[in-house]
Amino acid sequence: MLDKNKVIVGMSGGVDSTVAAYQLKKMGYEVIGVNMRLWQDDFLEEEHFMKDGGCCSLSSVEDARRVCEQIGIPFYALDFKGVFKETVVDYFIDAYKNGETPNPCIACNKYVKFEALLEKAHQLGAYYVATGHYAKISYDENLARYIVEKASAIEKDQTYALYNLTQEQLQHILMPLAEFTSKDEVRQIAANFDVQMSQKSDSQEICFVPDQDYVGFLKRNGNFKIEKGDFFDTDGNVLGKHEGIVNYTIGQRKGLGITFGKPMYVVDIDPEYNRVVLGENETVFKKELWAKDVNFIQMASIEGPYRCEAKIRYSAKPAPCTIECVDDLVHVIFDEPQRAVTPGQAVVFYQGSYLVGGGTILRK
RNA sequence: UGGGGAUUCGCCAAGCGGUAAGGCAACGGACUUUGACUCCGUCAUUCACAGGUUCAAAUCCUGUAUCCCCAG
Repeated sequence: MLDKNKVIVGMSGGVDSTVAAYQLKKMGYEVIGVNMRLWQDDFLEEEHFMKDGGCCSLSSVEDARRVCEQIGIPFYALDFKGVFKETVVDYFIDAYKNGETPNPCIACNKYVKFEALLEKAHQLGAYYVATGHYAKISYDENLARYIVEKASAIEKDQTYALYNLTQEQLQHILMPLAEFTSKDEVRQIAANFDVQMSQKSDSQEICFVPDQDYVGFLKRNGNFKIEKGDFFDTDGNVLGKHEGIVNYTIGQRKGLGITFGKPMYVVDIDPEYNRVVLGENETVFKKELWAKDVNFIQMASIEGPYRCEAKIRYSAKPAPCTIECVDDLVHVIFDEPQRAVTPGQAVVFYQGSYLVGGGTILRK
C-alpha cells in the first residue's frame, strides 16, 4: 500500500531540488531525500562533478546530505549507475554513432528519474517521486488525464524535456517548483537556510560530461572509431575534410576548420557515407519534419490534422504548425520554415501553455 | 632562366605618397539543464626581404626570393 503522503525527492545537491524538498516538507509531506549516483568517470577530475545544477546535475552527495539534515529529512545515496548507463549513456553514444544529436536529459527523465527512481519510491512505500523541475502537473477532470503545463517561471520552463512521460508516471510525480515565478524566488528560499547553496550557479552542460568535451567522452566510452570524412556542399562537391561526424550537429557554424569567406553551417549529416554537408544559413531551414517515438500528454492520440505549436529545440520559440499521425510516426508541417531541424532532438508540441506531446526528430 | 603579372593577419581582401578597411576563421565572454544558433569583445606598430628617394612609403625607385601566365 503506497502512502500518498510520502514522497521521494531526487536531490542533486543543487538549489532547485533542495527547495523542492523543503517545500514538500513544509506542505506536510513525509519527505525522503535521495541522491542518485549516475555516473563515474575516472578520467575527469572530481572537481568537475562538484558543480551545481538543474535536473541533470551529478553534483555532490555531500551537499545533498547536508541540506537534508538542515531541512530535517532522511537522506540516502543510491546507486543508479546501471540503469543510467543502459538508458542514457548508451543511447547518447549510439545517437552520435548514427549521426544524430541526442538529448540525454529527456532519456534520463523518462527512464531514470521517473522510472527507476519512481520504482524505488514505490519500494519504499512512497506514492510520489518529486524533482526540482520547472513544470506544472495536474489532473484534468474533463480530459480525465494528467496534463503538463509550462512553469510560472517561464524562462526556466522545462516541459520540453518532459513530453515523454506517461499517464502512469505523471500520476506519481510532484514538481513543487511549478508555481514559482523566477529562479531568484527559489534562490531566496534556499538562502533562508543555506546561503552557500543558494548561490550555486545553474548547470548547463551534459551532467556526465562536465568538462564539455563530449567528443573526448565518446572516444573514451564509445567503443567505435571516429573516422574522418569529407565535407560536401549542397551540390555534392567536396569542400574539405571533416574530423568525424560526431563533431557536428545541424546548424553548427563554429569549429568546422574550414573557411569560405561567408559563414557556413552544417546542413546535413549522413552517417551511412560519413558525409557532412555544408551550406549557407538559408539552406539550414526546413518547413517540415517526421518524428518517431511519439508520446501525447493531453490525449491518447490525435486524429487527422491537428493545429498546435512546436519547439524543435529546448530554447526555441514555439512555432505554429500542423501535425498528423501517420502509422506510428508524426508528420509536422510548420507555417514558417524552422532553423536547424536536427535528427535525434525532440520536437515538442504545445497548445498555449499546455504540453501536448512530442517525439524524436528523424532524418528524413 | 626571354617577356608579362603578382607577393598586405591562418584564408579572402581594401588600400594607389600622409601615417594598415572589411569578411571568413580563431580566441575570450554573455546566453543556454543536450548539441547548436545568436550577441559582445579581442585579433597586422606592420604590408615577401634588403637598400634608396621623400618631412612622410604598403603605396615611388633598385636589387634578391617565391609564385603564376606566355614563349622555349
